Amino acid sequence: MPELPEVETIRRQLDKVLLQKTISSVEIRLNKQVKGITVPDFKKQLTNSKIFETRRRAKMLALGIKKNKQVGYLVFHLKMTGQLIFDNQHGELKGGGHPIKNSLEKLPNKYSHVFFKFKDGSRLYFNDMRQFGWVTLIDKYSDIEGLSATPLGVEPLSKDFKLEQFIMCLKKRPRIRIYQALMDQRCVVGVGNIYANESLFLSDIRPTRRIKNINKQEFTKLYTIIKQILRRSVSVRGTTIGNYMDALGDYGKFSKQLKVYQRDEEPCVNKCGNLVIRKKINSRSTFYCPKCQK
DNA sequence: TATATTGTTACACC
DNA sequence: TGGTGTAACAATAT
Repeated sequence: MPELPEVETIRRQLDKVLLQKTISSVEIRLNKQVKGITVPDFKKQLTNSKIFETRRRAKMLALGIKKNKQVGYLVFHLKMTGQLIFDNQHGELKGGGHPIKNSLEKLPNKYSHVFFKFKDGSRLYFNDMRQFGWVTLIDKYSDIEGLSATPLGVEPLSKDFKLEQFIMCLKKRPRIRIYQALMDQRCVVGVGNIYANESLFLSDIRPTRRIKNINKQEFTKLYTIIKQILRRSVSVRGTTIGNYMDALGDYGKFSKQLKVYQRDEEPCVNKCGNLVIRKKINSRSTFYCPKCQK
C-alpha cells in the first residue's frame, strides 16, 4: 500500500527518467480509472504534451505537463494496489508500487489499465490490480487539494509541519482515537496503516487512546517519531509488503524495520514478554504491544 | 469461501 | 445539530 515514503520513492525514480519526455499517445483499457474528465478529452490534452516536473502531495503523485505553453498536471492516486512503472523498452524498469506476482514479466499485462507512450518509444504503465486507484488531469497545481474529500493537512517532511500546530489540530477532535487521527489526513498527510502503527509503537502510545487523554510530552514524541520514521523509510525506498519482487532492487527495504505492523501473535520486539495484539479500529487493523504501549 | 485492503459515503446514535 | 462510530462499497488475489 503506497503511503508517503512509497509514493515519494516512485516520484524520485520517475523524476530521473520522465523529464522532457513527450507523450505521443495514451492507451486506456479501463475507462473508469480516469476520473473527472472524459476519456477523449484526457487523451486529446495529453497527446503531444511534454513532462516538465514531478510532484507529490500527500499520497498523490503529479506529473507537470506542458503543451504550447499550456500547463496541466496529470495526477495519480495508487490507493491500495496501484503501480507506476516506467519501461524504457530496453529491459530497464523503474517506479513501482504494490507488488503483484509476475506483473513485470510482461507489459502491458492484465492490470495495465492506463498507459502512456512517449516519442522515444519508452512507456509509463499505470497498473492496478484492485482498480481502486485513479488518474486525472487538472489545469493548475493548486487544484490537487480538491481531489481529496477531506481537507488535506500538512506535509510531515516540510518546514510547515510544526509541533504546536499539530497538537492544536489533533485537539479539535478530542474524543477520537489517535490512530484514526493519524490515518485521516487532516492534521498530517501521508501516514497510512503501516506508519500509523509503527509510529505509535515507537511513541509507546496505544492506537486506541483518545486524543483528550494524551499529554504534551506524548504528542511531542509522536511528532518527532513521525518525521523520523518517514524520513528513514524514504531513505530506504519505502516498505514492500507481500511478495518481494525485485525487478531492479526497486522495492522497499523498510519492511525489515517494521516492529509491530503485521506482527500479531509475535513477541514484542522490546522483549517485554508480551505478544503483539491485532485489533480493528474503524474496520482497519491496528497492531500494538499491550504492555509497552500505554 | 471468507478475508483483506483504502478512501469515501451513508446512516445510526447520542 | 454535530461529533462520532459502524458498515458498505469499489475489485480480486490468496
